[in-house]
Amino acid sequence: MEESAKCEQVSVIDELLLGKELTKKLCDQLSSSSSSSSSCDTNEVLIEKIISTMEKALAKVNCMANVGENKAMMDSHCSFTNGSPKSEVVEPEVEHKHVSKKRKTMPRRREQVKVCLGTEGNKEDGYNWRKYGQKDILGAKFPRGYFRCTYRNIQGCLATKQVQKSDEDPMIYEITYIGRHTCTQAATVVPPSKTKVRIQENQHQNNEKNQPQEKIEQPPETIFSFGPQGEVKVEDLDLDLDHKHQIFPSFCFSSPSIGSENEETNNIFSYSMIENNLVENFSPSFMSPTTSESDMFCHWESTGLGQNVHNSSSDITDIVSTPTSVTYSPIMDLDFFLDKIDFDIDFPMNTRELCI
DNA sequence: TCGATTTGACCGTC
DNA sequence: GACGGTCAAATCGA
Repeated sequence: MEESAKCEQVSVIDELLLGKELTKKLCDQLSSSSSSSSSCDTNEVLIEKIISTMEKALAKVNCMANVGENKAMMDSHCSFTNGSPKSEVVEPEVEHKHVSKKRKTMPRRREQVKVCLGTEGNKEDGYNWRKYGQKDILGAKFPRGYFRCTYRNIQGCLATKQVQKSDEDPMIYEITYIGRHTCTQAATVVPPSKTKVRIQENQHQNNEKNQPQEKIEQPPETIFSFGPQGEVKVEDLDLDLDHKHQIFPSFCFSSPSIGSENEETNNIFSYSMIENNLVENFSPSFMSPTTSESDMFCHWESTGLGQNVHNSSSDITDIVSTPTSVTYSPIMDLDFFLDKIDFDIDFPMNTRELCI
């Protein structure tokens, strides 16, 4: 078991190193022939390869995460009967003697992101969500929708999210994720690898009452519009220390060179990629808590093809300067991971509008 | 008929 | 007591 995990770990690193090589290659190509139209196809191919490589690596991490997570779940107080989880996954410190309407005081982690997307959200991030409530919030123009994982009852997945239309820009939804997916979706959801397309207003309205049963062959391409500086705001709003910074513990990308004058087009992100891979995989519950209280952002400007991945080693250093003391993880030793991979890649040109 | 959504009520936290 | 999160009965739609 440990041996295979090690093997997987090396495999993931190989994939990422390949990605790095390809990115460098692309980098060289861009700087040498930025105006050449013939190189555009090659660039796209390279980008596709890079994305593919990253996805493979992430998929492997995902797989390993699930193995680890399942183990963690088995080790914890979550009990199963006849192969299916109890309808209520009991937190170690919280005993539910009976089903109560009371708000659960489970430790929760929140990822608050601003998402410019076309739906309020049932499947736009690749997961199946079921709306279970809506509430008018004081001071907010629009009501907040409450969603939970469709597989909550079946698989005991406690992931929930809150979706609220932004007061400033009704096109923007502020989505707060609470908890992680423990259902099979977490393993099967594959981030889209194609170009992200900005969802327009009419589409938005069409999807306003997006039904979960709606058939979507591929998760709709969605776009992140991050915070004011383009950051994915990872906020531990009421998270206890044990769960702080389990989100993006050390896998951060930065794009400080990008201005924010055009936030909606600049700060876009492969939503599914974060949600399904980075967030899900790099925030395992069994990871030991980090010691840092400082903010950690994941800056990754992308149009979905991973363009504009501007990551200098100094950026990484700046962001990951706080100890990311992942002491042990069944997934991988992230310190080791970062030792092997140095993202000293500088794109010579702004490619953020590529292929939109 | 079944599953998803709506909505009023309940309850914990501040 | 106000507010926010959740529950569950009622309702809706396929």
